[in-house]
Amino acid sequence: MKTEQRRTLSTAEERRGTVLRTAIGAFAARGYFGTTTAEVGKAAGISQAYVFRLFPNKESLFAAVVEHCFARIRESLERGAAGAESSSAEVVLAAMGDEYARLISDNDLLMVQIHAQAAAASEVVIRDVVRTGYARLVEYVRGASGGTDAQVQEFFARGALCHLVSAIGAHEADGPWARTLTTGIRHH
Amino acid sequence: MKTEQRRTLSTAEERRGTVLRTAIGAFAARGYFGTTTAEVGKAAGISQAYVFRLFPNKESLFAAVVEHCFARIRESLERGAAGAESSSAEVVLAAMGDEYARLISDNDLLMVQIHAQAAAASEVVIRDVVRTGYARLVEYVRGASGGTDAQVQEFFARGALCHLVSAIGAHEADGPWARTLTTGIRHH
DNA sequence: TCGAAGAGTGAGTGATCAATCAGTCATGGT
DNA sequence: ACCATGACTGATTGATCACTCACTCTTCGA
Repeated sequence: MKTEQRRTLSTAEERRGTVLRTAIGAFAARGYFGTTTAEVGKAAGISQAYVFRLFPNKESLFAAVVEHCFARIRESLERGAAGAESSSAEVVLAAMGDEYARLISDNDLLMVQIHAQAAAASEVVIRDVVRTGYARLVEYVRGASGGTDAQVQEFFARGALCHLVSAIGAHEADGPWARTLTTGIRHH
Repeated sequence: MKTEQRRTLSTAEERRGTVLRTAIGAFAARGYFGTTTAEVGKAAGISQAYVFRLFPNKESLFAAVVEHCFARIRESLERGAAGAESSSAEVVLAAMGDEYARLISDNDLLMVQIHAQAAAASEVVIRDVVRTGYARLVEYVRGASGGTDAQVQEFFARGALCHLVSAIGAHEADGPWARTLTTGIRHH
């Protein structure tokens, strides 16, 4: 008569994957310093204590989450490049940008990106992750699009502007300033 | 024989100004959540307790600091516009960008900007400050330069890229990716 | 069937933080 | 000379946080 709770255990590796995925939502709101490990545990459906069995400390956890985000961005750019209807740099870059816009219509991913950028200033481990993350992204975009330095730079500049626009919610504000910043940015 | 400490009192208004100026350095490192009010007090040369006489709470304090940063950015853009050698949009925008680059060679100001952007996601008060800060900036740049929407947008996109570059220290990294991102950005 | 290895947790611990408060001392007007 | 106002601080508080530990329950190979 007891409420028989099917409690299937996962392997530690599976759990780590779950945490990586769900922690994006947790860190998105308040970033590295503002998010508690209890919130991360809750989001993953495990106890706060077990978070520390899966990751040695909060910093490593956040670093892993950021790395996971970069991997997803990379995948999204690959999808974009694969779906491009021509191999000219302009077309490939546009296709990548479009696919990236689709990815971050999620917003959590984008916010983690912003918080990672902020935390990179003081936390060396995070800075390394973000730095090599962007390094790989830049090289991939250059290689896959065949664009010039200026074109690739412009691609990332528009991405950075997209982050700004989302962070301050400019796309849901009105006034000419908001339209100036958002025109042609973040369609989805 | 006692160590006679020249303790000259300031007015509360003066102290508030000091805190506003010095807190930039404090918040630059770890942002809103990561910086303690004790650090802010220490940077201003006052006790942690007195920080709360000058500002009602940590959020208002940070909001005021961010507002102060926006004011300094605005001034810098005005200096740039005033020093432009022609009134064509391109020249004025370039002069503004140059003066802005000079301003944020300081780095603390730039970091506060990044942290403000991050904190804007969860703290409503901060979001309002950042939003109206950018609103005013965009309108000013448009008015002073007479540039088109696209030109003004590009101006802010390059600014955002500049923030990214500085946050991850790309300008002191090497490798082609770093050069791609930093070329033509942040001269001083 | 048993036992070792691994998944998972409740209950802490010491440290730290924002905010409060009661009080000291300086300053300037009278 | 006095005192009211305002500048400023030390000590404290209750909450919260990262991290630990002792422990239980599952799973699975031999």
